[in-house]
Amino acid sequence: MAGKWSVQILVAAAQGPIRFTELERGIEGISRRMLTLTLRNLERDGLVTRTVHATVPPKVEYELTPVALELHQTLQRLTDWAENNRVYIAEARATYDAEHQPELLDA
Amino acid sequence: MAGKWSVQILVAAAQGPIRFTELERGIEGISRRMLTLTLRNLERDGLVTRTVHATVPPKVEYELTPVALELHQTLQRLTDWAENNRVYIAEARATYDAEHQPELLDA
DNA sequence: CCGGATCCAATCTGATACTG
DNA sequence: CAGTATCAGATTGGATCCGG
Repeated sequence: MAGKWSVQILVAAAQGPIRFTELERGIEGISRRMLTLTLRNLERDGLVTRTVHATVPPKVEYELTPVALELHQTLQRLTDWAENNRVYIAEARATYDAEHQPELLDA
Repeated sequence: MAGKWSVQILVAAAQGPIRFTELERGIEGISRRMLTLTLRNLERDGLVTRTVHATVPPKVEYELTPVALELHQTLQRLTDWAENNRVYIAEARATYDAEHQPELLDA
Protein backbone atom coordinates (compact mmCIF):
# COMPACT_ATOMS: atom_id res chain seq x y z
CA MET A 1 0.00 0.00 0.00
CA ALA A 2 1.74 3.12 -1.22
CA GLY A 3 -1.55 4.64 -0.24
CA LYS A 4 -3.20 7.67 -1.64
CA TRP A 5 -3.12 9.41 1.76
CA SER A 6 0.48 8.77 2.75
CA VAL A 7 1.85 11.81 0.98
CA GLN A 8 -0.60 14.18 2.60
CA ILE A 9 0.21 12.78 6.02
CA LEU A 10 3.90 13.28 5.36
CA VAL A 11 3.26 16.87 4.41
CA ALA A 12 1.00 17.53 7.38
CA ALA A 13 3.51 16.02 9.83
CA ALA A 14 6.63 17.54 8.30
CA GLN A 15 6.70 20.52 10.66
CA GLY A 16 6.88 18.45 13.81
CA PRO A 17 4.81 16.19 16.09
CA ILE A 18 1.12 16.29 15.34
CA ARG A 19 -1.93 14.79 17.00
CA PHE A 20 -4.38 12.37 15.48
CA THR A 21 -7.25 14.82 15.48
CA GLU A 22 -5.12 17.56 14.00
CA LEU A 23 -4.25 15.27 11.11
CA GLU A 24 -7.88 14.40 10.65
CA ARG A 25 -8.87 18.04 10.48
CA GLY A 26 -5.91 19.03 8.33
CA ILE A 27 -6.39 16.49 5.59
CA GLU A 28 -9.43 17.20 3.49
CA GLY A 29 -11.66 14.22 2.88
CA ILE A 30 -9.83 11.57 4.85
CA SER A 31 -11.88 9.19 6.95
CA ARG A 32 -10.87 8.07 10.44
CA ARG A 33 -10.44 4.59 9.16
CA MET A 34 -8.03 5.52 6.38
CA LEU A 35 -6.09 7.84 8.65
CA THR A 36 -5.57 5.03 11.13
CA LEU A 37 -4.67 2.47 8.48
CA THR A 38 -2.25 4.75 6.71
CA LEU A 39 -0.57 5.78 9.95
CA ARG A 40 -0.12 2.13 10.87
CA ASN A 41 1.55 1.41 7.57
CA LEU A 42 3.85 4.38 7.89
CA GLU A 43 4.69 3.31 11.41
CA ARG A 44 5.35 -0.22 10.23
CA ASP A 45 7.77 1.03 7.59
CA GLY A 46 9.64 3.11 10.14
CA LEU A 47 8.51 6.42 8.69
CA VAL A 48 6.57 7.73 11.67
CA THR A 49 6.83 7.23 15.41
CA ARG A 50 3.75 6.97 17.55
CA THR A 51 3.85 8.36 21.07
CA VAL A 52 0.98 7.77 23.48
CA HIS A 53 0.69 10.23 26.37
CA ALA A 54 -1.06 8.67 29.36
CA THR A 55 -3.25 11.67 30.04
CA VAL A 56 -6.96 12.34 30.27
CA PRO A 57 -8.14 12.85 27.66
CA PRO A 58 -5.75 10.62 25.70
CA LYS A 59 -3.18 12.24 23.47
CA VAL A 60 -1.29 10.51 20.68
CA GLU A 61 1.38 12.26 18.71
CA TYR A 62 2.90 11.23 15.40
CA GLU A 63 6.29 12.38 14.26
CA LEU A 64 8.28 11.76 11.10
CA THR A 65 11.54 9.87 11.35
CA PRO A 66 14.69 11.27 9.68
CA VAL A 67 14.20 8.88 6.77
CA ALA A 68 10.66 10.16 6.27
CA LEU A 69 11.87 13.75 6.32
CA GLU A 70 14.22 12.93 3.45
CA LEU A 71 11.31 11.36 1.60
CA HIS A 72 9.24 14.43 2.25
CA GLN A 73 11.87 16.59 0.57
CA THR A 74 12.00 14.51 -2.59
CA LEU A 75 8.22 14.37 -2.65
CA GLN A 76 8.22 18.13 -2.50
CA ARG A 77 9.79 18.19 -5.97
CA LEU A 78 7.06 15.93 -7.28
CA THR A 79 4.45 18.22 -5.79
CA ASP A 80 6.13 21.18 -7.42
CA TRP A 81 6.13 19.41 -10.76
CA ALA A 82 2.45 18.58 -10.39
CA GLU A 83 1.63 22.16 -9.51
CA ASN A 84 3.65 23.56 -12.40
CA ASN A 85 2.01 21.26 -14.94
CA ARG A 86 -1.53 21.09 -13.63
CA VAL A 87 -2.91 23.36 -16.30
CA TYR A 88 -0.98 21.66 -19.09
CA ILE A 89 -2.35 18.27 -18.11
CA ALA A 90 -5.89 19.54 -17.69
CA GLU A 91 -5.79 21.01 -21.17
CA ALA A 92 -4.23 17.90 -22.69
CA ARG A 93 -7.03 15.88 -21.15
CA ALA A 94 -9.76 18.16 -22.40
CA THR A 95 -8.31 18.05 -25.91
CA TYR A 96 -7.94 14.29 -25.85
CA ASP A 97 -11.46 13.75 -24.58
CA ALA A 98 -12.89 16.10 -27.18
CA GLU A 99 -11.20 14.16 -29.95
CA HIS A 100 -12.06 10.68 -28.74
CA GLN A 101 -15.66 10.93 -27.61
CA PRO A 102 -17.52 12.89 -30.33
CA GLU A 103 -19.69 9.85 -31.08
CA LEU A 104 -21.84 10.74 -28.10
CA LEU A 105 -23.23 13.65 -30.07
CA ASP A 106 -25.03 11.28 -32.41
CA ALA A 107 -27.73 10.47 -29.86
CA MET B 1 -5.43 6.35 -12.07
CA ALA B 2 -1.86 7.22 -11.14
CA GLY B 3 -1.38 3.63 -12.17
CA LYS B 4 1.07 1.15 -10.86
CA TRP B 5 2.71 0.75 -14.29
CA SER B 6 3.05 4.39 -15.30
CA VAL B 7 6.42 4.88 -13.67
CA GLN B 8 7.95 1.85 -15.33
CA ILE B 9 6.71 3.02 -18.71
CA LEU B 10 8.25 6.43 -18.10
CA VAL B 11 11.56 4.79 -17.27
CA ALA B 12 11.44 2.45 -20.26
CA ALA B 13 10.62 5.26 -22.67
CA ALA B 14 13.00 7.84 -21.24
CA GLN B 15 15.80 7.06 -23.71
CA GLY B 16 13.72 7.83 -26.79
CA PRO B 17 10.89 6.49 -28.94
CA ILE B 18 9.98 2.91 -28.17
CA ARG B 19 7.62 0.41 -29.74
CA PHE B 20 4.67 -1.29 -28.12
CA THR B 21 6.24 -4.72 -28.16
CA GLU B 22 9.52 -3.42 -26.81
CA LEU B 23 7.68 -1.97 -23.86
CA GLU B 24 5.84 -5.20 -23.33
CA ARG B 25 9.07 -7.17 -23.28
CA GLY B 26 10.93 -4.61 -21.19
CA ILE B 27 8.45 -4.36 -18.35
CA GLU B 28 8.35 -7.48 -16.26
CA GLY B 29 4.89 -8.80 -15.50
CA ILE B 30 2.78 -6.29 -17.42
CA SER B 31 -0.13 -7.60 -19.44
CA ARG B 32 -1.03 -6.32 -22.90
CA ARG B 33 -4.20 -4.95 -21.52
CA MET B 34 -2.58 -2.89 -18.78
CA LEU B 35 0.11 -1.66 -21.11
CA THR B 36 -2.53 -0.38 -23.49
CA LEU B 37 -4.63 1.20 -20.76
CA THR B 38 -1.71 2.89 -19.09
CA LEU B 39 -0.37 4.22 -22.39
CA ARG B 40 -3.79 5.65 -23.18
CA ASN B 41 -3.88 7.46 -19.87
CA LEU B 42 -0.39 8.84 -20.32
CA GLU B 43 -1.33 9.96 -23.79
CA ARG B 44 -4.49 11.57 -22.50
CA ASP B 45 -2.51 13.55 -19.94
CA GLY B 46 -0.10 14.75 -22.59
CA LEU B 47 2.84 12.76 -21.24
CA VAL B 48 3.43 10.52 -24.24
CA THR B 49 2.88 10.93 -27.95
CA ARG B 50 1.67 8.05 -30.05
CA THR B 51 2.89 7.77 -33.63
CA VAL B 52 1.43 5.19 -36.00
CA HIS B 53 3.60 4.27 -38.98
CA ALA B 54 1.50 3.03 -41.88
CA THR B 55 3.73 0.10 -42.68
CA VAL B 56 3.37 -3.65 -42.91
CA PRO B 57 3.66 -4.94 -40.30
CA PRO B 58 2.22 -2.07 -38.25
CA LYS B 59 4.59 -0.03 -36.15
CA VAL B 60 3.56 2.26 -33.31
CA GLU B 61 6.06 4.31 -31.40
CA TYR B 62 5.60 6.02 -28.06
CA GLU B 63 7.72 8.96 -27.01
CA LEU B 64 7.80 11.03 -23.85
CA THR B 65 6.88 14.69 -24.06
CA PRO B 66 9.18 17.32 -22.51
CA VAL B 67 6.87 17.52 -19.51
CA ALA B 68 7.13 13.79 -19.00
CA LEU B 69 10.90 13.92 -19.21
CA GLU B 70 10.90 16.41 -16.35
CA LEU B 71 8.67 14.11 -14.39
CA HIS B 72 11.03 11.24 -15.09
CA GLN B 73 13.88 13.18 -13.58
CA THR B 74 12.08 13.95 -10.35
CA LEU B 75 10.91 10.36 -10.15
CA GLN B 76 14.52 9.31 -10.42
CA ARG B 77 15.17 10.93 -7.03
CA LEU B 78 12.32 9.00 -5.51
CA THR B 79 13.75 5.79 -6.92
CA ASP B 80 17.11 6.67 -5.46
CA TRP B 81 15.57 7.30 -2.07
CA ALA B 82 13.74 3.99 -2.21
CA GLU B 83 16.92 2.17 -3.10
CA ASN B 84 18.91 3.86 -0.35
CA ASN B 85 16.33 3.01 2.29
CA ARG B 86 15.15 -0.38 1.18
CA VAL B 87 17.00 -2.24 3.88
CA TYR B 88 15.97 0.21 6.60
CA ILE B 89 12.32 -0.21 5.71
CA ALA B 90 12.54 -3.97 5.44
CA GLU B 91 14.06 -4.14 8.92
CA ALA B 92 11.52 -1.73 10.38
CA ARG B 93 8.78 -3.90 8.96
CA ALA B 94 10.23 -7.11 10.33
CA THR B 95 10.59 -5.54 13.78
CA TYR B 96 7.07 -4.14 13.72
CA ASP B 97 5.55 -7.43 12.61
CA ALA B 98 7.46 -9.34 15.27
CA GLU B 99 6.11 -7.05 17.97
CA HIS B 100 2.50 -6.95 16.84
CA GLN B 101 1.67 -10.53 15.92
CA PRO B 102 3.12 -12.74 18.69
CA GLU B 103 -0.41 -13.90 19.63
CA LEU B 104 -0.29 -16.36 16.79
CA LEU B 105 2.14 -18.44 18.83
CA ASP B 106 -0.58 -19.30 21.30
CA ALA B 107 -2.19 -21.81 18.99
C1' DC C 1 -9.60 11.35 22.13
C1' DC C 2 -8.07 7.46 19.56
C1' DG C 3 -8.87 3.57 17.02
C1' DG C 4 -10.42 -1.45 16.07
C1' DA C 5 -14.10 -4.43 13.50
C1' DT C 6 -17.52 -5.28 10.16
C1' DC C 7 -20.19 -4.62 6.00
C1' DC C 8 -20.55 -3.11 1.41
C1' DA C 9 -19.75 -0.59 -3.01
C1' DA C 10 -16.45 1.09 -6.44
C1' DT C 11 -12.27 0.44 -8.71
C1' DC C 12 -8.32 -1.98 -10.64
C1' DT C 13 -6.18 -5.99 -12.61
C1' DG C 14 -5.24 -10.36 -14.92
C1' DA C 15 -6.56 -14.22 -18.03
C1' DT C 16 -8.37 -15.29 -22.09
C1' DA C 17 -10.06 -14.88 -26.62
C1' DC C 18 -10.77 -12.27 -30.73
C1' DT C 19 -9.56 -8.35 -34.62
C1' DG C 20 -7.48 -4.74 -38.43
C1' DC D 1 2.23 -6.07 -34.72
C1' DA D 2 -0.83 -3.68 -31.93
C1' DG D 3 -4.47 -3.58 -30.08
C1' DT D 4 -10.05 -4.40 -28.12
C1' DA D 5 -13.84 -7.06 -25.43
C1' DT D 6 -15.49 -9.61 -21.72
C1' DC D 7 -15.51 -11.71 -17.31
C1' DA D 8 -14.00 -12.93 -12.66
C1' DG D 9 -11.16 -11.93 -8.75
C1' DA D 10 -8.43 -8.94 -5.76
C1' DT D 11 -7.85 -4.25 -3.61
C1' DT D 12 -9.38 -0.23 -1.80
C1' DG D 13 -12.31 3.07 0.40
C1' DG D 14 -16.38 4.92 3.02
C1' DA D 15 -20.05 4.26 6.56
C1' DT D 16 -21.15 2.76 10.76
C1' DC D 17 -20.95 0.88 15.28
C1' DC D 18 -18.37 -0.41 19.33
C1' DG D 19 -14.32 -0.17 22.96
C1' DG D 20 -10.20 1.57 25.94
